Amino acid sequence: MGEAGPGHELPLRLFAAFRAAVDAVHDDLAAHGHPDLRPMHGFVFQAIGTRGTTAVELGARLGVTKQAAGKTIAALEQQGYVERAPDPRDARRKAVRLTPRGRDVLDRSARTFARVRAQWAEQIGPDRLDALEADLAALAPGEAFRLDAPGWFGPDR
Amino acid sequence: MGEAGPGHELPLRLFAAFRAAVDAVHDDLAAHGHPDLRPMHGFVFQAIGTRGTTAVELGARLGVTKQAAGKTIAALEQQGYVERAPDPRDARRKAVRLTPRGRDVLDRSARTFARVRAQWAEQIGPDRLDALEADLAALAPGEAFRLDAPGWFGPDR
DNA sequence: CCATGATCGACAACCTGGTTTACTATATGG
DNA sequence: CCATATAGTAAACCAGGTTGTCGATCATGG
Repeated sequence: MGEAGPGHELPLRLFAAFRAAVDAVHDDLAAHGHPDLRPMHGFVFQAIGTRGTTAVELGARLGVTKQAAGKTIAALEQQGYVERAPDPRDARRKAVRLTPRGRDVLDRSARTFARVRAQWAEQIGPDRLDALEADLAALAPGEAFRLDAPGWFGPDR
Repeated sequence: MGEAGPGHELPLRLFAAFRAAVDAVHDDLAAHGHPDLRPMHGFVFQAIGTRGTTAVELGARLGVTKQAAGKTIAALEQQGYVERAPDPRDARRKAVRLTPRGRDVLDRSARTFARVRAQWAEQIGPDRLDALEADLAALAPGEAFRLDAPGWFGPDR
């Protein structure tokens, strides 16, 4: 018990599991018409969501400046994942919404994450998986929907 | 039970816990003479280790090209974290070793990770924490010491 | 009703950490 | 002894961040 081993093993295992799930998603995406998406883009698509957003709001969600968010939006628009339309109620704003192609990414991601979860439940048992999730929630409370990984990683702050 | 919620919640919780541990380490480092280190550098220092390395080997461990590893080494040398010496047995090689300042980063990181682990054990109980670690090892087997996060994140492959 | 200030999106210049391509110097094996 | 492989370096480029600036458009208090 408590065979702690080197202290960094647990964090690395947390990261490895996260990464395994994300890799499963991107393997599926690459095999179905979205070969150029990187792990980082997962956060971006989640942050845009089915309801759409704006550059400022996206920047806040991703933890980056609005300029960086604007560049990301322009790139995704170029690739046909999002479209921009003027906001009729505020001429300064431009609404950013997922195209059908963009929504396909979100749908596929959700399905693959669910598939991974089911597979994990098979491997360690649903009860253990629920316990794992509950314990994680206790250790990093409330932070479930923080999507600001792009700003967290990366050189600047 | 098994209230799965949206499928991406579990991966995000894994990442949030990983991030909480890494943030604790970098808060401590920033407070003790290493304010400019980013989360990414943690992987670099682990990959160099107390035994030293070379540019090619470091690149392999981090999952980047030897050129990128060389740039990273040059930057860390500039900041006094590593030093380079010619390898007497192979004039092509340059041995890269941590300076005392670099070893301080490794030592502090290990201590803080251990402290975080102890705190987590208090919060959910040592038995639950051991179970969590064992389950994670089952879900992402063998991948405990993969340090190639820099290459995994980031634009190119 | 309008002047002032806040907000949204864009542009430019720059930084960091990647990549590819190309090169030199040194080992190594047939 | 030479052909090939390997270690490190360098140049040009790219992606995704940053700051600073700006024009256009709200929103508000006098």
